[in-house]
Amino acid sequence: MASKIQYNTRHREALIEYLEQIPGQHFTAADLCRYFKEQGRKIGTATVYRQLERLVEEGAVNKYFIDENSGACYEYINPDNCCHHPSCFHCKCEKCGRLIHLDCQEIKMLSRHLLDHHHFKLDPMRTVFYGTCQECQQEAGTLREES
Amino acid sequence: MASKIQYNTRHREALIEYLEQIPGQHFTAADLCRYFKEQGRKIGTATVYRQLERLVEEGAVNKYFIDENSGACYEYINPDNCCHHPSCFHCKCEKCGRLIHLDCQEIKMLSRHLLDHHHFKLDPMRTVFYGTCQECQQEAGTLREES
DNA sequence: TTGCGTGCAAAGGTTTTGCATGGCA
DNA sequence: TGCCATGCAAAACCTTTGCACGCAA
Repeated sequence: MASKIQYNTRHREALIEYLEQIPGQHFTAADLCRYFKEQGRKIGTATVYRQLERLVEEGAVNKYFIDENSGACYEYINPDNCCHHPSCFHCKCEKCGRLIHLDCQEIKMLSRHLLDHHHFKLDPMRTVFYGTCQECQQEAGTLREES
Repeated sequence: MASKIQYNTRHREALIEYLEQIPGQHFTAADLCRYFKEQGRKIGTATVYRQLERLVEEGAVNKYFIDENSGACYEYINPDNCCHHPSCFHCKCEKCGRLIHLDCQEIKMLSRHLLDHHHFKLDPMRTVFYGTCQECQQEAGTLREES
């Protein structure tokens, strides 16, 4: 699989160190660049993308396409907290953009069903359930429109 | 809402006529441009995007973000056949990239569970299930690696 | 005749790539 | 010392926008 030996550079460590502070939060590549620039530690755009790609491959970071106009969205997965077991999955609110973590056996039932009946092996880590969160449902119920 | 009076132009009709031939298939804006160019009927890129946007608003077309590198993915919804009911959803194989349509009641159970227990209103149209398709599972089982 | 639709080109944004240099192991 | 990682800039790509003209109603 991974035949290439990979190094741990300072940038990489700084990146991971920061990501560990914001588990579950979603961010774009541009966000990271901006953050490190503000911290006085400029990391090149290409480097950020390359490290993110690597982290996604390693499974430490998830990659989503949520906001159509602001590119890919990433999220660090806290290994102590979440997402290393198959009953964890993510819901993304289309209205407010909130990312909701759920830990629920129901997903395993769906997973099993997909495998048994449709021969599709679900990857709950990568899958994002889109929909509307509770608060946005309520808002939509009361106020019809905003602007 | 739609205060603007909208016209039915020849391009628009040609577009819809073509889309009606490929219900459930997914395509990109570039695909459409290419198709019409090959047919000797060139439609400008901007026009394709503008019409697609309109069709999405009208609910005749769904818009997805599946392939990270090839932009948004659209799909015409055959009102007689598929995808206007909540038991249709999509699976995307992470290995081969195949997009699989499923029409199955199981998704409704999950949908109901999410709403009842987690107050999250699932949007099956927008949600894409990532995982591994049958063939790619078999390949992974026999040959360990390819390259 | 009115005003939306279109084409073209340019601009906007995100992501990738090439290449010389820097840094890890 | 061998390779991988980085930075920079350029390129590639998708998508949107401005403007003059065409065309539907």
